[in-house]
Amino acid sequence: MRTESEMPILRIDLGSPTPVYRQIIDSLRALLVNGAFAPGERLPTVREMAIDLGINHNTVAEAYRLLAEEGWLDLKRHHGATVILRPAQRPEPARQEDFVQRLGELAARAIADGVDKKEVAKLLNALAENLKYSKKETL
Amino acid sequence: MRTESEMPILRIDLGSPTPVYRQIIDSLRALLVNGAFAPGERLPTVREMAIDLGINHNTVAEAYRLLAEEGWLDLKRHHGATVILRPAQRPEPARQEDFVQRLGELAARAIADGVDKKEVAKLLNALAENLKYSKKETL
DNA sequence: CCAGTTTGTATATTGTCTCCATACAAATGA
DNA sequence: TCATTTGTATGGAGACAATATACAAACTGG
Repeated sequence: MRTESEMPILRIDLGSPTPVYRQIIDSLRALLVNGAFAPGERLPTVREMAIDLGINHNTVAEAYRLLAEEGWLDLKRHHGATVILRPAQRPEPARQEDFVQRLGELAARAIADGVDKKEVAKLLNALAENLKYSKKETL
Repeated sequence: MRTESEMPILRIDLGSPTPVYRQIIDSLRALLVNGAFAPGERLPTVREMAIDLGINHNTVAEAYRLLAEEGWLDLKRHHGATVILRPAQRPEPARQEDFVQRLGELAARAIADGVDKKEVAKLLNALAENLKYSKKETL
């Protein structure tokens, strides 16, 4: 198949307080965790992605570099960014506490912005359900 | 009662990429949404809070100012920051989409950091449960 | 009523960060 | 071979975060 890219893989928001290269990292990491890319598959080149997003290619390169540091990508010159099988991380309890904290803050902001509490609860449950039925290892 | 502050109300992480004043906003907003403060109650002064956190008082002031803009606080000089009853916001659909996006990214990062998917799901459900049984209006 | 203290605010400065333009180096492939 | 395609390195402009310092106004104890 492959209807070859009409739409950018991800969307970024210039004018957000969170820097663009971090938005790219966060979006791509989510896709990677969800197994949107098979190991061995290649991401768009830094320049392709940059043009898609309307930004400088160095910004994309920075994102790829950090994702490579996290163990998601293999970056060899002229071979693009190749998705690799990532070894499971050793669970640190601090990470979990951090998640709980940020999760609370995120939900609070949604509620503060007018999203109904029940709606937020529903969305949380929906994601939880997705996780339960996802493959054991998409890392 | 009032065992008058042995511990800061909130904890911040210098060295985090997210700026301190934003950490303060996020933490306080979460507390406010959860009804940790009654309307009319006063937050610590900017200087008290600043000393607690080991930062400059202007940084705290900036956080209070933005929270006041969001409608959480009434800032009159020499009266401290008074928590006020905040009118419910008109729900914008964009806010909800944004929440879903960020929620997915947050969960992905936790999983990437080694937190078990089932554990993440459990934490999501736990928060959802809390929301269901919380007061209809803590805003 | 007064003087000192306590409060939030305003201003200027310093250092860091983000993003970019530009140039570079190395592998590809026609 | 040699032009193109790749990721990388470097330097700089502008924005941003956090601070030090000074200010203005209301409270407080006498």
